Amino acid sequence: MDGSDLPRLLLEAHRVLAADLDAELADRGYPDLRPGHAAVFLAVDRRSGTRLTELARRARMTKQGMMLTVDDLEQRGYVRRVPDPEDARAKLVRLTARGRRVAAEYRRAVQAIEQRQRRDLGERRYEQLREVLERIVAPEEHEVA
Amino acid sequence: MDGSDLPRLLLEAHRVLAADLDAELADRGYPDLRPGHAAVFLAVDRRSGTRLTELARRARMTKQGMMLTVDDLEQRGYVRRVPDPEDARAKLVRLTARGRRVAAEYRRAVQAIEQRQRRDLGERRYEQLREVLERIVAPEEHEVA
DNA sequence: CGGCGATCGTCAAGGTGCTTGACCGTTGCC
DNA sequence: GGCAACGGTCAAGCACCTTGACGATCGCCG
Repeated sequence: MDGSDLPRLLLEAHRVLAADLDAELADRGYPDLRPGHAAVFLAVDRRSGTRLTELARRARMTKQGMMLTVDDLEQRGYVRRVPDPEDARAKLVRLTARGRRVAAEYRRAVQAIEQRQRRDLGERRYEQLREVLERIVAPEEHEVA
Repeated sequence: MDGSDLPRLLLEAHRVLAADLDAELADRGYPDLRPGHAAVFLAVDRRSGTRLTELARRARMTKQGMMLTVDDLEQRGYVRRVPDPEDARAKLVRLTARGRRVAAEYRRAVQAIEQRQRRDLGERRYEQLREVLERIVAPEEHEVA
């Protein structure tokens, strides 16, 4: 009745939940945050900060792509770049005080989304969904256990 | 270890499979086709053709968005627009002969992707994945059966 | 210690796959 | 026959990346 192929279905599902996440954050008073920012807020080490390249690796994207996101967050005052004392090439992306507050909201917003899905899908199906997606995204980490 | 939230995970999974689909089509001799085109090739009625608005509805996107895709396919000679005899406002998007050949390749390419996933995930998990995704995308069609 | 390939961050450009907004012509119902 | 609703279109813009190229620094090998 709809005929969507699997790749497209994944994209559509992403959009639905990304819109939900956006709405959650707007409700919590941060209308300028977008779903893509989650990749940083949820991946950055809260105390020490994290290198750009490492953030990119965690989000499975290029460092150039991650830079655009970090640039955006820096401009909005949520993170700042500080030199990495251990390597003069590197910088650490670190949350500002404001950024830490937002990171907390982010985690709550994501939890709200995921809990809604748990409720709608049931615990077992939810867990399987996550497992299956991670398997598609990073097959080598799910070798014949 | 990766920290991706569910919306992001869906996006990442989409990208993996969309890249696979792209590769499948390139292998089959159509390097100019992109995953997004599937929304048309798999949704258009093979004989009669289908209205733009209806295609958009099936793909769960705006008619303007669908127009861009159809424009692209028309320029490449895969579809053409013909007036709808039943409504002077409307046009039918119809496959050309070339378009029909490609639609067949598309279905095969999508099948190849989906069969690989069936193999990697197992039949049961694959079916559940589809069901769950459709549920997220179109909740009203999955009301308390 | 000197050279050199690898790594970190950055700049620039491009691309996919949409969106919102505005509009015109046609339809069809009161 | 008047008018809201619908079908298609033009225009602009946005989210979220990509590939390519490059300078600075690192660290290993000889």
